[in-house]
Amino acid sequence: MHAHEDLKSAGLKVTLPRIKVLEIFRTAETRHLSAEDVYHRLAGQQADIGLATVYRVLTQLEEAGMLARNSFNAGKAVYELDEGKHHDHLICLGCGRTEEFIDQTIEKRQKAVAESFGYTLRDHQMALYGYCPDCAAKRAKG
Amino acid sequence: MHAHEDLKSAGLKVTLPRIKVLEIFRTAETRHLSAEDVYHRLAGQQADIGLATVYRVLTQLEEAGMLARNSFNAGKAVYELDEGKHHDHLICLGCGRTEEFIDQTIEKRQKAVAESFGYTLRDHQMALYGYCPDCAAKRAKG
DNA sequence: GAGCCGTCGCGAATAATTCTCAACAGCGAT
DNA sequence: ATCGCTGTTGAGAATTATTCGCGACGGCTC
Repeated sequence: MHAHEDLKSAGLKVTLPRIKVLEIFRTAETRHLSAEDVYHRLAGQQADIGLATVYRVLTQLEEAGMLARNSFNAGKAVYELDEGKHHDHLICLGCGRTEEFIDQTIEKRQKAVAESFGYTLRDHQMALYGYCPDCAAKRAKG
Repeated sequence: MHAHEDLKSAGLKVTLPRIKVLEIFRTAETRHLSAEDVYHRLAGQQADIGLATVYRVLTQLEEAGMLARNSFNAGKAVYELDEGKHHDHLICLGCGRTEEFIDQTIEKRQKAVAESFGYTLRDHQMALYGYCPDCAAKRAKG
């Protein structure tokens, strides 16, 4: 629960930047944050942490399995808390809203497809793009 | 068949860079090429075409539906000829080899998932990562 | 409490891609 | 074939996202 212990049990030194970054993710109203997002939130709370450090911390927390990285929009990575349960994303092309889901049928088929090529599946990334109800309505009238 | 006509029917001016880039894709031994890849191949055949132009042409050919863009490795986009038949990719983490496939079960489920959230699915991207038979064997003894 | 080593902040360095702008080249009308 | 309008090109500067290098600093073990 406390960032302090989580860091320690991950074998990472307990430092201010790491604690702060974790807290940001745990209290943010949005689930997905980019390095820049995190950096600005830190700046907005007197914490004087460099952008390079934010990048470093994000990478470390990802390696420690506490955060998961995603590259949706191509050209900018976002992170989210990794609660252990894998999921995929459905992103609105209009407003950027994202939904998370997991579909066992798809998961099973992915593994089957990989095996049919003789591959050992290790990971995958999938993102669906479309318009959410609101944006679809807006586009309908224009 | 000829780049010339294809460009014309796409409503694009027939220019040397566009013809050359299309030819590169049609004769390349690899299906996926990055902007840099295309640029080097052009340089290797006396064609003196700038990198900025390569980027512009790739974007235009994509908009014209002649090429499809993919961003696998996060941080570098690759293009491939768009023959109209959508497909997904299975990429080897060891050697980078890629296989193409399409699985109707997955396609159907994706649409169903989007609809269950009230979304109108417009597009999606999916890439599976694993080890091909060769690389899996190498890793086994390593 | 001292010191070792990992960590930090900062600015410079990369990498991929886009923009700016003047020179130029298709293409339709002449 | 020629002319000119407009879209296109090349070169380099500019942007964006991210990483490096380095001297200063701060956890943590003893």
